[in-house]
Amino acid sequence: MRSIYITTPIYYVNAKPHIGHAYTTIACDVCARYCRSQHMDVKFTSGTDEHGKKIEQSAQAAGIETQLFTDQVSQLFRDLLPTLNITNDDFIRTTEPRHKKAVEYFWERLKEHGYIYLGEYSGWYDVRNEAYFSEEELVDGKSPLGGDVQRMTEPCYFFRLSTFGRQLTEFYEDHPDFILPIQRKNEVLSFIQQGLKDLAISRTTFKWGVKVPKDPEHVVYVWLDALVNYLTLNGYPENYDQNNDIFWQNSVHIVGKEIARFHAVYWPAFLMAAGIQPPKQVVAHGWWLSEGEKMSKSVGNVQDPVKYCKLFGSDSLRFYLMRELPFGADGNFSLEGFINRHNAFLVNAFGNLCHRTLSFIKNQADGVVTKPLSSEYKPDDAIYVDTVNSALTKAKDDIEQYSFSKYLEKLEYVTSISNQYIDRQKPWLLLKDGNVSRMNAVLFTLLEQVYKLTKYMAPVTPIAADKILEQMNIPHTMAILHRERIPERVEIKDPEIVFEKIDGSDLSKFDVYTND
RNA sequence: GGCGGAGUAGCUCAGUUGGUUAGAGCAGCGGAAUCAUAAUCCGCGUGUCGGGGGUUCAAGUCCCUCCUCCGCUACCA
Repeated sequence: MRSIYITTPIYYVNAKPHIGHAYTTIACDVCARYCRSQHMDVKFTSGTDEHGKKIEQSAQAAGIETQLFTDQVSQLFRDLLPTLNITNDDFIRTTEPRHKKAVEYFWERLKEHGYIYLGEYSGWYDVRNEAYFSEEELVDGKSPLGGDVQRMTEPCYFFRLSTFGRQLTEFYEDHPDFILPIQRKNEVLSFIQQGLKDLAISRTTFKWGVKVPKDPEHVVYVWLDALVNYLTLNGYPENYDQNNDIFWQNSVHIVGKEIARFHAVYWPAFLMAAGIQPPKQVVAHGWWLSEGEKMSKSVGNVQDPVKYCKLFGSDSLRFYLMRELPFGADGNFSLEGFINRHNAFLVNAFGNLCHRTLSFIKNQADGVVTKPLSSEYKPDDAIYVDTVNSALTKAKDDIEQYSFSKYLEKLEYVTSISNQYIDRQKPWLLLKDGNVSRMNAVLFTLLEQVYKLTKYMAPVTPIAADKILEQMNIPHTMAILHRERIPERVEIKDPEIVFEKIDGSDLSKFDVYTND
């Protein structure tokens, strides 16, 4: 059995979840559900990243104890998962003991292998804003934030990243699909070609983090801390043997493009230093704009995924996010576009196709279709079936390359040609002419294609797909993608509408923005 | 500044190694049909393919140049 380990990034708890978080998480869930339907052994995880100076400051600003602050925000991310109908197997917080232990152990392996040394970090320190800046960032001798700066030097542990340029470059050559899409790979390669410098991996200017083993004045750099979560989730370090970790050998990190570098450069280097193989793949997606502009709290255009789920259902949000964003590129999230896609495809095309098919069988064929004799088939049936199969095969290629939008385009095409098939065959005329056996052949052919289509929709719109498969009354054990035939006799249940039309004539009546 | 990506119908985008009248979806207009959530099906696009120049029998597709937008260019994540 093939295995796969799918991870969301662990989300930083200094702000509420927004559409971007929902997108990444849903993309992972769609992959997980698809892989399970392919009979793969899937491990799928998410979590929160809770250390660092920003969190310490945010907690102070909120006037509460840091741990309590992270508890509260982490819970928001945890609560988002059932709202989005996410099927993760585990949820990790970097403040958990199991994780701290993993980070400490990981650190000691890097040290033991000679990749950590104590040095000095020096830079221009803006005292008022408590931040370091490089020479190039200074503006007229002051920090970009306007504060006076002074030269400061502090002790700091470094990771010998500079020694990994060649290894990393070779790794990318040997694993051409390590980072997707290709444009991110180019960025990563050019980053390395500029020459890698050693990386400061400890801090002494704040306390909220994992303490460096044997030197508690230092806390571990948050990225080193955070990235190790992917190992913690697999039981690292106790009795850990990567050769027996089938999930790690097939690990896929799905991340936003802004953190591609951490996952594609630092993380493989850390792992190589620790004697562990890099993950199998890093998939970096683009960003969402909100109504054409960058999402920003101050602009007040941050859209709330929870509100979308409550108003329109998680299936619709999942569909819109997966369909609208071209793989790797940025996309625009708009309420109007959301309603358009919902109505045009989920209601009018797909929902109606399912409903008209089932209703016809229920009302005009006593709710039963049976496998027809081969003499009842006509050439048009085979053309239709072949076209469906060909499109679905292409769709599989798309989703296996994480091109969710193209995947759904193929399913939209299958929906369209199914509606066309009905209109060509006109089963209502066959009934009128008393040609019941030919009508049964048409309905059987149609039902089988709609059944397949619904199963392919299931990773994206699981609630609706379950309802439709239930209405088809086809045993659930057959609801897997590789089984593409329906039983020889199907007696359907009462059809019900699964997607309701949204009245988009007055957008102002929908409250979809984050309030605070 | 350096490296990379993008600029094609109202909107979102496809357009392989240059080759017939530049395509799809959505929106819009007209018609048909009536099994279905007035859903569906059919028909309808005179687009300076960012500007200019060049190579070629032939360029959205190659070369040069210019314009615009975006990403990356390490110690906030």
